[in-house]
Amino acid sequence: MERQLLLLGLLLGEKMHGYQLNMYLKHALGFCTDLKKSTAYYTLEKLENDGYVRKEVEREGRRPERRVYEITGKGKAYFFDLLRSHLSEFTRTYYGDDVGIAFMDQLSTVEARLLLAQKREKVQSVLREFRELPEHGGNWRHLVNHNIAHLEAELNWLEGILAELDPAGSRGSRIVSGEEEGGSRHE
Amino acid sequence: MERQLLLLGLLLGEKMHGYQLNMYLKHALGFCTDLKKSTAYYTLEKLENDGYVRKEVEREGRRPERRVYEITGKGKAYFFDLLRSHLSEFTRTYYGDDVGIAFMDQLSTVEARLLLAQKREKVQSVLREFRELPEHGGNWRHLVNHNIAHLEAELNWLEGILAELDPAGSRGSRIVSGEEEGGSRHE
DNA sequence: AGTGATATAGTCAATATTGATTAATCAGAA
DNA sequence: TTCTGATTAATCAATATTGACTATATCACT
Repeated sequence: MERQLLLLGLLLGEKMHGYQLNMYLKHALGFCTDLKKSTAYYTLEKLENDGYVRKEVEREGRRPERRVYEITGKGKAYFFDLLRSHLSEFTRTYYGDDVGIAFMDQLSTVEARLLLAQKREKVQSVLREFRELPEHGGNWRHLVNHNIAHLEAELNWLEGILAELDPAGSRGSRIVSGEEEGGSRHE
Repeated sequence: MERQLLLLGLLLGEKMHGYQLNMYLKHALGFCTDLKKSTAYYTLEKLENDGYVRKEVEREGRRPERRVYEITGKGKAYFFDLLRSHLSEFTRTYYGDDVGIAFMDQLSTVEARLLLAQKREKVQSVLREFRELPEHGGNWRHLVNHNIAHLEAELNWLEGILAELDPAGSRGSRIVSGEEEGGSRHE
């Protein structure tokens, strides 16, 4: 459903052809959706069948034809329906990580620690990317903050587990919160 | 992939038939996966084709047959591969919510605030459920904490947006952190 | 003019996922 | 005893999703 919302939302601004939409998806919106090109075309076709968008076929030279999509009146109404329910509903996320954690005790504490430390590096690097994103105005900023918030939660949680798995467990259950992480490199 | 990990992990404990697996999925593991029954059967068949599990067909009385699945040696090796890569890799989550937020300014501030407040209620109620879960030992506890961590992050982020949208914006940008939320009910 | 790289635009077969359905058994009510 | 609804167990057709592919145009460089 959010694929539909996304596409309709983009078309609300201006009519676009498929490829153009895909550029948006890959670049501008790359970090808030994983909608792929083929799924986009599929979804657009569905939206067309339901009368939410209208398609005109153009052609420049002898290139493959372009399908220019435009949102209809019905489509706008539908967009607002979707938007409202999206803003008011909440569906929880299932974290794939959890499956790994669930079976973690099949490995030695040492190995688990090593693997999770690798995961932590990756979380940190994604977090860094988000933090280095230039300042944004408007809703954009909310999206970035949203992702940062969750990445920080993930990182903290991971630190917590790592602390528990720490072989030097005696060294007083260390509180996880700050950025103090000097040692423990591993390449 | 985590579907495979999950199923193999369950079979590592004991051999089970499809229906039994599904009971685990729905109840015990219901909160860390959204794997559906039909997907489970599909995945099991795939695992069988690849030689990771072995199937025996039983039958009690004249009921529909039971497929009892058992993990093979190859399957165990595969399980450990999957487990290791799952514990060390990190793939970021895309939050469907973001799409709604991205187009939030298509609505009036007042309406957006109302809708998001509804979302907040829902987040809170899920969070409450998780917090009320009985104490768990071992990895189970990590899963619960993981979910709680993300739900709290979600809630905080939402509170942040709501604070910004607050019509009484002048009333000093209020810091979001505690549980103080007395008024603002809306039914 | 030729060549490889990249951008443009969309297609398709294969795979994954789901919701609805079938089909048998059993416990208890009518 | 027969009917109803829950439980057990799996199937299937419909839908969604993806990665790999086709085909043309353009640009940079030799």
